[in-house]
Amino acid sequence: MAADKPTPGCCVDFAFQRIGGKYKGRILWCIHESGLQRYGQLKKSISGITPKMLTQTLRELEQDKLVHRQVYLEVPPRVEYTLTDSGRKLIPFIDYLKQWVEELVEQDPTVDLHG
Amino acid sequence: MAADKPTPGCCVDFAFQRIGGKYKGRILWCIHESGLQRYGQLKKSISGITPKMLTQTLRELEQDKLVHRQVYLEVPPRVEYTLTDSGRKLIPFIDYLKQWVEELVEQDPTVDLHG
DNA sequence: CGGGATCCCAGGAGATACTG
DNA sequence: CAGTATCTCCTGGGATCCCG
Repeated sequence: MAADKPTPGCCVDFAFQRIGGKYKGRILWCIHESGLQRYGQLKKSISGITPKMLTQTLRELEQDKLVHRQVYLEVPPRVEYTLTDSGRKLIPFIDYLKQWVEELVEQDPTVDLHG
Repeated sequence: MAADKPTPGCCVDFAFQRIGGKYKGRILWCIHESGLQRYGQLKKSISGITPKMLTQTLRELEQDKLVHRQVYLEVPPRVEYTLTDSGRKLIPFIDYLKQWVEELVEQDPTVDLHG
């Protein structure tokens, strides 16, 4: 038990660096929930995302070991993205966030989700 | 029962807009956990934040009704920030995130929290 | 199909100085 | 003590075109 515990603020900061990007939450959620795991499907279901951003964000998620990238050597090429164990552990928390927003909307239907 | 349910992706996106800022998580956590509610105390305990960013972020949190700002008309001036009900509901989730990072560090002590 | 390369810009964030 | 006001810089992210 060598390691001294990191400070809470530090952890919160770190967590947001990992999942705070513009699309990271949505991508993780999308891979998990809809079972859409292929690049093209993700692109279609995440409205507004450009191929560059999708690729770039997936690469970051892969480096951070939240997402696993499986390439199948076929023609036409096929690539599938799945959550790692670590990534899967984030799902309950994204789910919590989602419920939080749904509550907000119920209590005040005037909130603009796209503002 | 008029409102149709917003899409999940939409909610996740919205949630991250509200809490995804560079310091929002840390500020919420700090107000909650350490009981540090005054501007100067927050500034001291959130390392690296500038007065501009602290003020600006607190204002956004106030507008989004996650934080309540109480001004006391005294000399010297005193202002206290507290979590609203809505803001308080985010604490479990930030806590969850914090634990997620602590687990990461335990499993791989080489991760650089400040990278 | 699943990307990569390049160019470009708004606005997020820092540094510094000042104020009621 | 609790902020404001500028000024500036950097980079996250968009648009567009191209590739194996």
